[in-house]
Amino acid sequence: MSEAAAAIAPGPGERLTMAFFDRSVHEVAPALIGCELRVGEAAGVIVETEAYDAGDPACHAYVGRTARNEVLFGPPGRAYVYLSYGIHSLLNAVAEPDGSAAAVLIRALEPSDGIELMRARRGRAELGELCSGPGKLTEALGIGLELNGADLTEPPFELSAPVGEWTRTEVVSGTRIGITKAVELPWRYCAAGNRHVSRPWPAQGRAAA
DNA sequence: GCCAGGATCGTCT
DNA sequence: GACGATCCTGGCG
Repeated sequence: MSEAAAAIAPGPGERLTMAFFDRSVHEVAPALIGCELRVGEAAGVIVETEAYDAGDPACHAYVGRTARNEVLFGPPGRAYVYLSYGIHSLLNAVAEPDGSAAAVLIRALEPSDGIELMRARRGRAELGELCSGPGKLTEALGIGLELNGADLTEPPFELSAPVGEWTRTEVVSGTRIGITKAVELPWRYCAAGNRHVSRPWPAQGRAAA
């Protein structure tokens, strides 16, 4: 394949680059499923994401450019981190070219490394309680507001393409969670049958095709 | 096991 | 002055 195509779709275990994010958020969101996100010693495989684009009433960028959502309008591959309900930091990956506001919310990970560190940070022992939610995984990985605007392709982040079984993971889509606007849009993606998603799939029984 | 309610604060009206 | 891309706890069955 061409060099450009290789950058968009890196081989198993290879680091993701800015080119990976420099396309439609609706391509990036499902493509992130199975990728490993690492911050220092803690790491997990992405098993649930949601897409938000500029024409979407539920997207922070929908109201136009403000001090808070500035990062969304910037170059792809950056982290957009913001505070939700005054308590939780939520992590998004900015997608689409510079000037176009879109991002992928990382909703859940399956812990893969640094489990004990995550348990200590979370104050919980159960594996399924470490990263099964957008606010949980940022706490487990130690991601805070200070990382807003940071480059996801550079330290402290390390984002790599799926390996092993994850390269064959089936991605299913459904409606998004926890929002009050545009709830009907089917822009939530997750690894079929995964036990670490933030909430059971609405139609778990017929998710597999 | 399920559900209702509270915590907590930056951002925008 | 109200609200939100959430999480946890306690109460009840």
